[in-house]
Amino acid sequence: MDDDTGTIPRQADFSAWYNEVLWRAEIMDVRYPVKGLYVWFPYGFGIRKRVYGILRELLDRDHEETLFPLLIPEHEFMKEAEHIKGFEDEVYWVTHGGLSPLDMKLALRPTSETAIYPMYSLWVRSHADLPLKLYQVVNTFRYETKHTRPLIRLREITSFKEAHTVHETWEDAAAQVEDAVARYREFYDRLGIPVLVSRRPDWDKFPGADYTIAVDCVMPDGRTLQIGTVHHLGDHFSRTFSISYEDREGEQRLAHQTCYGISERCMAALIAVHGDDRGLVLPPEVAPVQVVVVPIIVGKRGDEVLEASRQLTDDLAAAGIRVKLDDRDLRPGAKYYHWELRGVPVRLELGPRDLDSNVSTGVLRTGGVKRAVPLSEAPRSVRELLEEVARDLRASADARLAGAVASASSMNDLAQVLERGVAIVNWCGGQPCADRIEEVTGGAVLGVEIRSDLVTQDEGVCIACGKPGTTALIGRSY
RNA sequence: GGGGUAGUAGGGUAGCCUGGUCCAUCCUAGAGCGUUUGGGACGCUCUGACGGCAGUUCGAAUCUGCCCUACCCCA
Repeated sequence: MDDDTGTIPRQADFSAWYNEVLWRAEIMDVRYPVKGLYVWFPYGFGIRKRVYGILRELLDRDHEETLFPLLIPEHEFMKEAEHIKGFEDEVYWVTHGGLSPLDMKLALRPTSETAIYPMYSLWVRSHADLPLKLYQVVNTFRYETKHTRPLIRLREITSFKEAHTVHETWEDAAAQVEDAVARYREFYDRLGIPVLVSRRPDWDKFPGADYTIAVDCVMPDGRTLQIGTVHHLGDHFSRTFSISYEDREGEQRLAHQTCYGISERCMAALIAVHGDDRGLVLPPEVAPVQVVVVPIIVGKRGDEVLEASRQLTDDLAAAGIRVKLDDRDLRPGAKYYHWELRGVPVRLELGPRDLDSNVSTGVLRTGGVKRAVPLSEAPRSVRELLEEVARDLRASADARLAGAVASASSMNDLAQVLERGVAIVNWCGGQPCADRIEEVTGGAVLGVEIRSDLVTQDEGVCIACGKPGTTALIGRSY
């Protein structure tokens, strides 16, 4: 498991790089003997824990966390026609209890609407109960037949954060959608991951939704990854599940709902967007180890160096910094590669030469010149270095996204742009044109009403049919 | 959905076509001892595998069938 030597594939060979980094940086073990199910290594889980900590923190402002069952009875699951159609091919069913067939089949939730809403029907009685804003972080199951990929296309999504809200009016729900989008932006901002937000075309919206706003990021190979969705459910589900409230006039009214979710794809984005040819690069806020101290033990002064390294480590730990002393019996170079692969933001080297000038040599995972960190005020100095890493990493991610987005005015242009990123085009909004775009260029319409500094919304002729159109985002997606 | 390639120790590979000479081999890892340490150290000793199930055969990593798993290409 601790296979450290040798180089990893260049990030330009994204698929090979991704698989190798997941394994070598101890994010996931993909050897579990069932297709599409993977095991979290403790190190990967430590990152996950902190990433979801941020998400919880953002939602806990005005949501409450809850937990619903994994199993959904068939009759509830089958209530909403559109919803069923969207999921029927990918649901796992529990059909037996021991050897006896069950009278009522139970679905392993592919998502939890039909588990939650029957209870919402009981809980929501009056306008005073609204808005209701709950979320849960659970595992969900989908029988994926296509190519599964760790963190990206799974049969068990182990980390689905889903929120489900109930409101009085359609407009209230629409406002909640905007609020959720803002929250997700904030989340990805904290991770230094620049995103593109857009409204999905109708044929691509959540089954049973009025509309879907999606958050995408761009992977190093130029393909997009959907890393968050927000759905306005209108009254589709409240009608089906009888979620109604008594308004101020004493009338029974159907509630309006939203739901929105982020899965462990956010981890794939984190790894892919910031990673480089040496492996992971982690934002300090989510790095399980923020600083590694590497003693440079030479000759007779070994004990002295080790003692100073321990002191430095203790000082940083006392200041609340997640620090690790690497006193293994290895060459320093081997340790550098080890921790670089794992994305540790700051490395502090401490050898006899440093000791003589009462400093430690600081190296940032994002590059740049080495820094002298005074031992007497190491915590303050290291905090600054950590902030610098966070800034660097965000700036280079922003620059990479900017480089990946370009507009296209002809099908030829479009095909070229799609080879290395995403394209901005004008599109009439018709599905036949979207189909033609996909057929000719391999890119799909991701969405319209794009919210990004990189994109200005305007009018123009549809790239496919020449009729009036508006700005749309085209990409090849995972 | 269609096609292709592959699965051999913790990781990476050779062997397979042409069954026996292979309790296989090398790199790496893990355990132990010693020497080492400013960008992937070295020596010695030890540990450890032929994806699963069935079949063919005196004999299977090797041939046959099914299954599982992984990766790549196309839709």
